[in-house]
Amino acid sequence: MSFDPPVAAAGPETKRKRGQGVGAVYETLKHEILDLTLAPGSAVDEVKLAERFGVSRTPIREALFKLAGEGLVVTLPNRFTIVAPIDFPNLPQFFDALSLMYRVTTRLAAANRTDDELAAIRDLQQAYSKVVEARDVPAMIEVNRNFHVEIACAGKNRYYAELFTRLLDEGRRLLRLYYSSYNDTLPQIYVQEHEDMLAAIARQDIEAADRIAQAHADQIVRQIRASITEDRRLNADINL
Amino acid sequence: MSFDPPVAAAGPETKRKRGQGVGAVYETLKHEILDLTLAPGSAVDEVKLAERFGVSRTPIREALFKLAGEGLVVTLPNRFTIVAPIDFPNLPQFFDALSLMYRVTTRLAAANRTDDELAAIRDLQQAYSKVVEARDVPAMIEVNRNFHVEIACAGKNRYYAELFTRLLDEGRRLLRLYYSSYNDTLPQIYVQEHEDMLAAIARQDIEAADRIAQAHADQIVRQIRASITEDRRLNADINL
DNA sequence: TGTATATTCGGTGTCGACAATAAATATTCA
DNA sequence: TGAATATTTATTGTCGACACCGAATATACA
Repeated sequence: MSFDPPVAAAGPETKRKRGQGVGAVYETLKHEILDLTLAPGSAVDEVKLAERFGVSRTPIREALFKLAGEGLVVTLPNRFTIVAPIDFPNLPQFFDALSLMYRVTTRLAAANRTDDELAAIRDLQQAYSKVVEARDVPAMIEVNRNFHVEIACAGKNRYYAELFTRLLDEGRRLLRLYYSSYNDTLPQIYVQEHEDMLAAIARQDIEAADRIAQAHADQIVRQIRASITEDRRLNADINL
Repeated sequence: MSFDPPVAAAGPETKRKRGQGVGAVYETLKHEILDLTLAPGSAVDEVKLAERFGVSRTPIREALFKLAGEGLVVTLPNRFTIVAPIDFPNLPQFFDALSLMYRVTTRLAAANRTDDELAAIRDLQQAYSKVVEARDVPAMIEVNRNFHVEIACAGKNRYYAELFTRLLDEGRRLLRLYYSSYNDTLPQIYVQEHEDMLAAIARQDIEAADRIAQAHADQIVRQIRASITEDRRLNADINL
């Protein structure tokens, strides 16, 4: 899988080649949206973005069109473009689709992986284990996502891989929102589940891969659910 | 579901309101691509389209961006935009995803449909049965697609509905390509399968809906496969 | 003072023009 | 004549300007 291109953070002073404009704007905005650097629901001003990136409005618009196609921004005709709000009423559907894609992609990876792909997945699993040790929450969220995207790619079905990537990215925003404080036990469970998943893919055990993926999905859905509904009345008391 | 807007065929002479430009271009091009009016792989010239629609290149480009996001056109940077070719090597993956989406959306429809949605599905089924009687192949392909999209909408999961719609549209191109001559038995089978599907959704029988959807998917995959690999050596003889 | 209408204003949608790019073609030189 | 290089050509990527839209504000009227 392709990681974040270094060109992404190019400022207005940097000269860009033809055709790099849209790409850079697109990548940068995408990251900032998934990072929550750009708050869900916040307005996106074409003119300001144009100034910021040192380009005219045309490439900005095209980048926004692309983002709109992926559902990362929403365009209100003749009015605004806003960062896609997090759609809480749709969360059950989101969880349903996410779980199914976990299962299908992991199954297919077990069936179709090459040795090279297996190695790439293993590398990401090791990276994940490292950032868990380092208690680096943002990195955990990102590497976890990349781990599963890599598995989806090894499954070699681009329809599933695309949908799954979209869902994982949306999940990234949810986790960022709610999983800001480190929790001791959960990441360890994930590391173990990833190990099991990797092992099942390695020995091409499709049914085991399916079971583990299902369990992993359940675990993650439980986490997001718990995070969202977490009791935070301690803070409310202080503010009274 | 929204059907084709009548604005789609607006020519250069028609005055369009602000904001209608991109929409009209997008819809028209989308239909022509799925119709095979625009051949897969054929080049798309921004200037010619601009002249044809009586707008400047800007709205054309934005429509093309949107189409590219859906995979209906492919942009070669600095060079061409072409109508997305039909990806034959990916056909097995396509069939796999299509079958899964048939099952999932039909299951969900059985679980979540309202009475209004059921009525809408029934209407489309009747329409399908009519065009089968009339032996109108293009209409069959289109109404069939709308029937399943309606079911997907009744399932109320936009992730599945979106992917399924994309897959059905891609399937529409395949069927157009290969199913030009009317076959007597196949459409009758589909009508029956649709009836069964409708009945299962009506009585909210999830497992039956799943079974029927799976069988229906298998039937369609068989048809496309057979159409593609059909023996046409009769023509080859004549041309020798 | 409260409601209906006019005006301003921030921001988008579209346009025509120009610059950059890569393929196609012409030119040079052995 | 043939390969390497320069030139042309067709088409895209980007720009700055202007018209248009809808909300917010100001104004008029009862």
